[in-house]
Amino acid sequence: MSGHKLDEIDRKILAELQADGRMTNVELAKRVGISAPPCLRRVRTLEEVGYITGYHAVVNARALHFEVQVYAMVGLSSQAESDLQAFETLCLNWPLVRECHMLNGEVDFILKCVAPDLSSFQSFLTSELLTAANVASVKTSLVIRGAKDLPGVPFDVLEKRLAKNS
Amino acid sequence: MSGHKLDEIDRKILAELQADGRMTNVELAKRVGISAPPCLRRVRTLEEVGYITGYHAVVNARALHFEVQVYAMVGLSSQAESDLQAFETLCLNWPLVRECHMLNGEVDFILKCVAPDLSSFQSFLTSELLTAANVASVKTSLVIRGAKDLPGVPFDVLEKRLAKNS
DNA sequence: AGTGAAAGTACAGCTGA
DNA sequence: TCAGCTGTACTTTCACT
Repeated sequence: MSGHKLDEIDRKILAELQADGRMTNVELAKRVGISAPPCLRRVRTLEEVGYITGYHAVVNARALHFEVQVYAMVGLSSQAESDLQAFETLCLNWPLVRECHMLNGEVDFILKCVAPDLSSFQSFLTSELLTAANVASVKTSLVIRGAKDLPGVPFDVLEKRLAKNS
Repeated sequence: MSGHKLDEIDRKILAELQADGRMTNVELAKRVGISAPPCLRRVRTLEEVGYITGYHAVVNARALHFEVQVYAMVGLSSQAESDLQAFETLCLNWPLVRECHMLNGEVDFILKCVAPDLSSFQSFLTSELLTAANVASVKTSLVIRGAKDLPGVPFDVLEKRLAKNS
């Protein structure tokens, strides 16, 4: 993957599939300006080499009665590597935790959680997260509303940078 | 959408497409145990009615030289609704800001940002975010590493709840 | 079930080191 | 000349009625 160089068409493919991951290959080929077979080969290569790591439908959490989204800031007692990994493993096994990122600064981890309602989140918080080994502090913030939620990277920024450096 | 009831097959479809959004319709139909034509009708309906709001390829940000991920906690001076909306509009126009959620508690917004490197994030921070109208405080945390990053909702939790309530 | 379109394959031609 | 990519032609599979 490190040895693989992207050209402008590859970047267009990535941008298009990031915007619409279920686009047909012929539509994609038309948009990026090549014919379908080479376009499909490029997509396969981008997948194999790791530029594309998956495709997901975005499902409406509210409609499925997951009404609550919470960010949890977690501080640990020990920041030894083995203890960090132990906490990450816990997170992987908690289905309500959708994202877990290790941070610098005062807080060690930020978790993005979903739950059907406040009470089921509270029971997760008190009986799972707060009682987990090595957890020193948890600060939670409810999401009131979402204003923006885009996946991945801004390709317009990428293209501008490439234009400058050429 | 409120009037639409999901059955078990619909939920399976959502779970499968959340896991692999580029699956062909025949593969999807096989997995959920029905034939292809009704499966496709169900998918179209789920899209139209708003259970599925989009499909995205997951692109590898690191490989595209977006090396830096940052969470920014933003406090505003005024929480009047018009001022909240003004800030949300700003966020929509900042390409480096990928997510913007309004929170309860001491902090007003959490932003998830990406950038090619630390210096370009710093220049965004100092010349855009910190100087924006109504912004009172910004606390940033660099993502050291990601441990978990799943989209959407945990369907196993959903199914367990439905089993209980029946 | 059946039609029309898309995915995927094989092969030959073009282009640049 | 050779590697790599492209497009045309063709078969198989899928989408859609």
